[in-house]
Amino acid sequence: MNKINGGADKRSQILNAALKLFNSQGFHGTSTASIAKAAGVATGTLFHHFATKEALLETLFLTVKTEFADALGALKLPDGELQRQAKILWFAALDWAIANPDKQQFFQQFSLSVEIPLTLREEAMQGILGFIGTMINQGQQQGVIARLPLPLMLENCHGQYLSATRFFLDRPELASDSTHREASFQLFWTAMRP
Amino acid sequence: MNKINGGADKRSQILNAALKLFNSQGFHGTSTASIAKAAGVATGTLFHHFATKEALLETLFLTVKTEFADALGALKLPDGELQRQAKILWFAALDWAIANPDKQQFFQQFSLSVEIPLTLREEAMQGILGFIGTMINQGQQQGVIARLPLPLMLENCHGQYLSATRFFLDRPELASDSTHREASFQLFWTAMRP
Amino acid sequence: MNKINGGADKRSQILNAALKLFNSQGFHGTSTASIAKAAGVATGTLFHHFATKEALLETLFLTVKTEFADALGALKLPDGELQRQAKILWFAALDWAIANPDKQQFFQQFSLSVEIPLTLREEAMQGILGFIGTMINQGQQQGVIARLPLPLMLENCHGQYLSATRFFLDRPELASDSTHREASFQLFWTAMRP
Amino acid sequence: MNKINGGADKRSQILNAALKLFNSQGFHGTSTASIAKAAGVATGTLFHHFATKEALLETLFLTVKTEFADALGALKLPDGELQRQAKILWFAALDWAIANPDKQQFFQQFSLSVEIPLTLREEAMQGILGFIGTMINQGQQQGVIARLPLPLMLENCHGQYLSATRFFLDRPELASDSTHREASFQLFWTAMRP
DNA sequence: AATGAATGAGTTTTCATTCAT
DNA sequence: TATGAATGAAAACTCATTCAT
Repeated sequence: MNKINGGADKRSQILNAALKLFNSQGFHGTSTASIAKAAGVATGTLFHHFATKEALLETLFLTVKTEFADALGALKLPDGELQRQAKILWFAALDWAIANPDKQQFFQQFSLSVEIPLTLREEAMQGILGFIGTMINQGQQQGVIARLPLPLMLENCHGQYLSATRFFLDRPELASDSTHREASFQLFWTAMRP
Repeated sequence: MNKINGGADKRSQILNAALKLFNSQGFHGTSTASIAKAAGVATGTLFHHFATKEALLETLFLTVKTEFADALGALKLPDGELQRQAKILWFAALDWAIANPDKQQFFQQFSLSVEIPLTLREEAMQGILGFIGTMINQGQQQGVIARLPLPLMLENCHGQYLSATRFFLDRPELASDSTHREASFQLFWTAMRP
Repeated sequence: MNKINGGADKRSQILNAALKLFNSQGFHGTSTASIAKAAGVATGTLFHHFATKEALLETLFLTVKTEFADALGALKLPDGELQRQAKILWFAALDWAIANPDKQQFFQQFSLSVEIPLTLREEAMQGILGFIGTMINQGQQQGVIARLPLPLMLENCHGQYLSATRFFLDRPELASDSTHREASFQLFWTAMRP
Repeated sequence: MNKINGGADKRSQILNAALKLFNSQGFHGTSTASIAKAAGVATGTLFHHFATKEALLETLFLTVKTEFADALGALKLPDGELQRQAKILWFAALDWAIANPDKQQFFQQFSLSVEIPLTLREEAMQGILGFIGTMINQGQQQGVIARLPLPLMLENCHGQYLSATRFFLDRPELASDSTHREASFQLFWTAMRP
């Protein structure tokens, strides 16, 4: 029966409501009652699906992370020049963020926050940055990327991505402006030049 | 009486305790009672010095911001090459972060957080990044910095600084390793190259 | 189908699970959900068989009481000396308690508890102690039992039984030690001596 | 200021209210809100004085136990016949129960209940029955008490006391009837006769 | 200025019970 | 008969804030 209403079952209604409220009011600033209300379910229903408020947050984090990873994982990167591959990746990540502003904002808030257990955060970083690490290594062997300490470069990539998406999230009207888009990639890529 | 003991009066004891607790448990995760306890004062005392918990947070934010700005403002930048000036500035900022890990972590958590009223955050950004803006302008006229949109570059500078300090805060043993220090500046500076 | 498997139908599975959980966690401390889980049925099933949680408790109480009464009622008491009859009865009651520790513990907890409606409790006492009352009367006429107020003696018998079973339930290894068994009867019987 | 109103400070008002409500509705059946209301304080006040509802129960238990022990401990037992000493003790205990029906009923409910941690219960038993143990030992050496296993006798004494007080609590009009009072002691003492 | 007992609205969570399947 | 997702009232407990001392 529920299948009729587009898959928006109570569980995902709760996740959606939580995503928006956590973004606008923070984790502790959002009451479970308000999440349930926004999701259009009873308070008990929330706890039927998620053992605790923390568990809800973690599920949300994992869901968003997985969606993002899947979006990038589905990409077909052409053989050839590393810079072209990196550009495709960068724009794909940027476009995902622009297309999913709520999820991106959630990431901005929680990917570095104390609210998420350290292990979860590190796992997420690993999953996403692991791939970047391989690219950097290749680039260094090809001589197109500076030979700087890898962990520092990874943290830098993460920071660049966060600041670029922050920029576009705050100015949605520039999201499709090619000057700014190109500039964001240039900053990212040039930083690693030898 | 208290004035004798080097300024460790109850007010600053409260600020110090709040700094550490907000860092480790977040704003909402920290109760005023626990701050008072950690500060070694009665709960009522906290409210003698700060009208509300929010006011305490804002005072803390402004205090930390001012300290940081003062540290950089006191710097004597030599005439000459812009890159040299930028490097001095970068290392000064890095060293302040390393010397004040609690304050820097506080900044990491709250400079982008919903907990701090937007106006306060923007004001802080202005104060710190305004100066950088002038430097970038100069660099562009001299042809040593790429002519990319300024707001994007500022956001990028902020992001670079946050990721660099995050890196060194997580690895205090590298704080005085010159390879890593130089590398962090290289990433920052190279990004803006034409 | 289930009728084949020796009466272990869902209804009695629920009663069995409730017995153990009420014993270990008390009535209010045990949730209907946990009873259903322990019984291996769905939460809804519990309410098919028992209108409310209270009704389940009362059914359990009556079931246990009936089993106990039946066990003693089936006894064939020999004619002759009252003390011999009393001893047979005492040991039978003791043995029932030892053979059914869960049910006995349930009795310990609920035969005096507020959770069970007063009328039910009194009814149960009546059923069990009524018989004892007759014996005491006989004994008094024969001059082998002291002529003390009957209600006090009945309460005393009940108390003696409870403390004796408590003793053996806490020390199962003594359940078949004849010294202790005899001693328990001696305390019980001697108390009523003229 | 509070000293004026007879020492009924908020903390003891809460203890008094809890005593009555736990008696009539059981531990789990009594909400902390109702205790606070009955005590005439705010809900927060209850938790200011007692960390948890369990802690309140334990404090109450210890308080009542201590009062009882003090009442008996203050007794001056005359030298001489053991039975006379026992009688004085028995009546003192009985009178305390009659004079403090709420506290005694509380004891009836909780001295054997799962709600009170085992260690606390055992400690309480030790404190009260330890003294009885010594008396029984003496009596056995003098040949006036049967040589039955001590633990069984102690459990029996406890049971006798509980049933006697239950009897008088249910029938306050008999509390000063000397026939019943004497009978209760006779049952208690005779039980242990050789 | 400093204290800490007191407050009560608000929080997370539990749970007996219902009902569509 | 059996299921288990859904409910919402009620529970224990927290906490920013006040105020008499």
